[in-house]
Amino acid sequence: MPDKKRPTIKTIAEIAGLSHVAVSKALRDAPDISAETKARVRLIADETGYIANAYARSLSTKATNMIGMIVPAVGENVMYSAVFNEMSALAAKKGVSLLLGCTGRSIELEKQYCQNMCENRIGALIVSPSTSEVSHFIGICKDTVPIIFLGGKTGLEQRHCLTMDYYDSGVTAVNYLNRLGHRRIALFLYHPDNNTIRQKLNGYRETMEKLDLKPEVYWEGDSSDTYHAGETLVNRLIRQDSLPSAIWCASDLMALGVMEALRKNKIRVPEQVSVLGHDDLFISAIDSISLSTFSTPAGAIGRKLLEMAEALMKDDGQADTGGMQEVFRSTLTIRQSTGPYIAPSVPGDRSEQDK
Amino acid sequence: MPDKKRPTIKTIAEIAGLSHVAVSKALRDAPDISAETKARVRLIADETGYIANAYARSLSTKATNMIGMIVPAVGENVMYSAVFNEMSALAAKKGVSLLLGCTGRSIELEKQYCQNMCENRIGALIVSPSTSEVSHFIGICKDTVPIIFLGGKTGLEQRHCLTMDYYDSGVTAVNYLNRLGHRRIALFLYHPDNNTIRQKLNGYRETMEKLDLKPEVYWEGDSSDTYHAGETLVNRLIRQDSLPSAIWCASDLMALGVMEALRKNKIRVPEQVSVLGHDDLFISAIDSISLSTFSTPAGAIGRKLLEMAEALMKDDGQADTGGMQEVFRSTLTIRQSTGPYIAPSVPGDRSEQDK
DNA sequence: TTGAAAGCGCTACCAC
DNA sequence: GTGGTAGCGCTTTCAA
Repeated sequence: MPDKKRPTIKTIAEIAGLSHVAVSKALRDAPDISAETKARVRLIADETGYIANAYARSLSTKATNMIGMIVPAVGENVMYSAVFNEMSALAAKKGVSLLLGCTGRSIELEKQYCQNMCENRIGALIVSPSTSEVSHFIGICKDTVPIIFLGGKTGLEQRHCLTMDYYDSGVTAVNYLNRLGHRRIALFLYHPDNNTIRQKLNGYRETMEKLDLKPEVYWEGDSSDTYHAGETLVNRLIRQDSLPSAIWCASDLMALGVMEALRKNKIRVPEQVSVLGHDDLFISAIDSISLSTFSTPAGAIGRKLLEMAEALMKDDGQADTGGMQEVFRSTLTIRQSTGPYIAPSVPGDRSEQDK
Repeated sequence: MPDKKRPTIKTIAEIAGLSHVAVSKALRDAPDISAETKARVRLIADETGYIANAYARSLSTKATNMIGMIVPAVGENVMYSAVFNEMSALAAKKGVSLLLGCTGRSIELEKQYCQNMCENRIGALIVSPSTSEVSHFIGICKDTVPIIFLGGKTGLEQRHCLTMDYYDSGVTAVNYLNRLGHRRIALFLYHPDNNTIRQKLNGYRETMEKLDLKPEVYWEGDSSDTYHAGETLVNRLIRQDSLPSAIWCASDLMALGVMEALRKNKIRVPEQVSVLGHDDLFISAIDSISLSTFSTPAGAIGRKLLEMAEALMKDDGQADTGGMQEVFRSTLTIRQSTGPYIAPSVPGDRSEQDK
């Protein structure tokens, strides 16, 4: 209980010889208070170290300036960090505070956070659920706290949501590699076979077929160790002497495994095999790796999320015209791991135009 | 304003035919309410979707269940994420909510967050300041909100703090490498020459001297691109034909640059040169990198921070016996990039005991 | 231009 | 066991 000796508007009122109401008005710059009174009040407020009590204010106005966010985790290899960084700064400037909770994919914690945040009267909740089962969130928030669902576990069936279009990544990946002259373009995937993976697969497959190319899809390992999965697949294909000229990996980590396996086998990237990733880990940008990949527009997502949350907070759930749904696409980031197709055993063709 | 139609204790009281006071007590499991009344009240609360209003409660009790945390950023390559993940889950279970703010090292934002959080009556503030200038935090929090300073910008001059002992890292690094038989152990540093770097340097230098070894310290580049700094230093030392047998780098990224440069020069790690890092990036654990390094005990730090914050919240700033100060050490994580010293040009000595 | 009264949802205190 | 009263710090409404 640190609220030990904070001055209140009454403290200020007493010093200024005014009523607490006048002080309240003065501090909020109400039009019906004289300039000099305002100045005097503000001076005293500064001197006494007055800080408004948001609880009392919210109780009275029924407004809130808090937004909750629940995600599996922030940290390495997870895009929520970048999204949060962006939201945080923007929100602060508007006087909005962000409550953040990391669940580690525990449903129990999801409930707990949701409950705690609702008790703190958040104006909106942004949640990236662990599973597609989200009834506990809805049950707690009822129709008093609007929820924005984030990420691939849920889709457009949720009233307010922001999702990624990985189908588009598939289309873009194939078209890009094909434009470089590649015809054997493989797709490396890992389990589990979820929404996200499925979208990439569909985008890839349909585009390959549209281009009259034969899809080559390889599954290996699971999400806990995609690096090894990538290595394993490359080694297997080398043994079978059927290495494609381009490989698109569902994750950067998998692509790193692929590049490492190729390197160990003295196969040059991108001259002999082009490698394309997905996620844009910070390590991927390092010179000696320089992995072409798909980047998530985290900044834009953060800005949009905040915008949606603010709209819903103000909206009172009334004027709300049928839900807010946003779909973002990853953008292709071209580095040194992809290059034009160079037919094998055609010596002299060393035009290394890594366009 | 989403607080549209939340039931309050009065709503429940009306339905139950009780006073709102009785309901309040029943929900808090007060001893002077009959079991059946409690059951009935709780049932109605569930049915109506009652959720307590933390604002009203705090206003009345003057207690708070919110902790604020201000850090430069969460995300890849930053330890705050792991610390926050840990704190978040623990706090949730105790009904404590965490406000998080990322400053991007902007002083303006630091002030803004601090102000917003104090308005929200946090019980304690944990802050990792951008610079050693922290008077704005103290000015806003006064002596009503206890502050725990985190990280290397501030030291034990702050009443409550949690810092890292990088001097110890230096001692451990040198002793470890020396025990492997290395005598030429170099230290690679980058600018700026701050607290953190200085601690590593001192620990390194003093231990080297204690062992009668000659310190070899190389500075290069700055914190924005330590990877290249590492590459540059290796290439320079190779040109000068004075590569040491062991290199300790102030960051993992720098060590990755070192390893890459060594690889390009066909110098084997760890047989010819042992490389030791600092930070334990997630990429460092990958098989093909397998960098020996120092890991930050993020989980333990998170737990301790929460414990400190809770103690300070309850403490009312009274019983407070002279500040809480904690110092953590990084732990040595041994992987494949370090090995016993092998004297050069002694053929046949291929005993690759990567102990 | 200023202020008195009422109330936001909850809890503490004391009387019944 | 139960409930009335008062008050937390602030805003809103309306009267002065």
